[in-house]
Amino acid sequence: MGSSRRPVGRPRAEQRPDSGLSPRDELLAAAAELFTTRGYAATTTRAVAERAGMRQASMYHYVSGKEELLAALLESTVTPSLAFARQLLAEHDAPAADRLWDLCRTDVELLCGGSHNLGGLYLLPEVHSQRFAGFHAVRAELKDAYRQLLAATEAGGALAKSELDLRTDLLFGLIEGVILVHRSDPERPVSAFAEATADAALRIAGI
Amino acid sequence: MGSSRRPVGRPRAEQRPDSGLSPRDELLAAAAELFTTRGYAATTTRAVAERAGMRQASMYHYVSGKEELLAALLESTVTPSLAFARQLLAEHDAPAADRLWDLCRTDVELLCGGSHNLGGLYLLPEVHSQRFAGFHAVRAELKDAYRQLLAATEAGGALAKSELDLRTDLLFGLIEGVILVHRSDPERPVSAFAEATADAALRIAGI
DNA sequence: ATTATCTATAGATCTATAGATAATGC
DNA sequence: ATTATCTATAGATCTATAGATAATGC
Repeated sequence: MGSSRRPVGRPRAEQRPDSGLSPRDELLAAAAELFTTRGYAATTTRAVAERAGMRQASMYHYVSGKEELLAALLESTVTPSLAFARQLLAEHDAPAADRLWDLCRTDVELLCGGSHNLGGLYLLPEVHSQRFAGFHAVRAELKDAYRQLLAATEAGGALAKSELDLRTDLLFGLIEGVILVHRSDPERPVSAFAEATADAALRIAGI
Repeated sequence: MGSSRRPVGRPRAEQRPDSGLSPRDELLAAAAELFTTRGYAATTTRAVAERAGMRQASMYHYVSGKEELLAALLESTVTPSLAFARQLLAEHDAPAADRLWDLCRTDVELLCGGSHNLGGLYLLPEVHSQRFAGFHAVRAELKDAYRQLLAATEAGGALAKSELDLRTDLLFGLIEGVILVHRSDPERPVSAFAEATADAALRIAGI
């Protein structure tokens, strides 16, 4: 035992060492890299498939097309943040400012942390399209968690609605914009950077 | 006099009221809007030409292709900032922190001010390509002006080189990232927003 | 029999050129 | 004659499907 059997199905045209990922995950990883570096529209299905080690047509065995890949990647960037945000919202005893700081720090780590610059996907213009409504929904929920935590702080409680909206936009924009800074020097250690950004974010939000 | 003669050359297939812009500028304006909203690769030469009021092939009378349009637009976003930065660098008498604040504010106004969201071009992945070396050169010069002004401040003068680089990245990243905030609410009055961002930028840079 | 892949390709683009055309200028 | 535009299209893609093929499973 231990000797891995050859898998079912016709062998691939070009064999490669086993990455450990499922074919679908290999496609997602390939798409993540190509979409963020070259852009979504500029990336062909052939480029994605070939980088994942299969021929262009074989991709359609796993996904319906490029669009499904982008949709899946986008949601995968928000889902962990959102889970953490929900958890923080429920911790009524802890000071809101501390929880907001924690959310900022964690978000920066998640956005800048992954092996590929997944956060960079947010910058693609195509993402605004209505076709990614699922992503927009979870992202809106995350932004609302920022708003709620901000409103629960001492400084935030005193704000009028329009003022609270502006602060939320600034805060959320700074966190998402951090990708640009990360991009300019991807070697920088993420964890200290995330804490510094969380500090800055709270200062910008007036806390 | 006063009655405008018909222009030389075959008339356009679809006539439109005179915009006052030259055909090349109409192409640039059309490209600016389409590139920022749909992305560069997703925008076809037909879409640009048609929006500028001419047929696809006629575009080639004015530009060599899409690439020239993006290159021209990119440089046009940095050139005014750079001119202002050079001027500030020469004003040795004014405090460096004040000059840096001024540069930040002006940059935000320029990035968010124009009729189309030209600053959004920075976010396109294609822009990283070496083909836009001209843009990268002027952008690097602008970033260096930020670095010089930062180093000339009281707080900045004490920094080690690596620390100065980090602060410069943060500062410059925040300014460019402001486009994301602007995008989330384009109706917000730019001038107060620019001042608030300049305040925040200097705080982030540790001044 | 089932599965994962392959090769081949139809149909739909999109770019950039060739060559025609409809104006003014002289 | 010069100019700005047009129409038409060759050549180069790119996507998504059809159908063949080479494995394992039973």
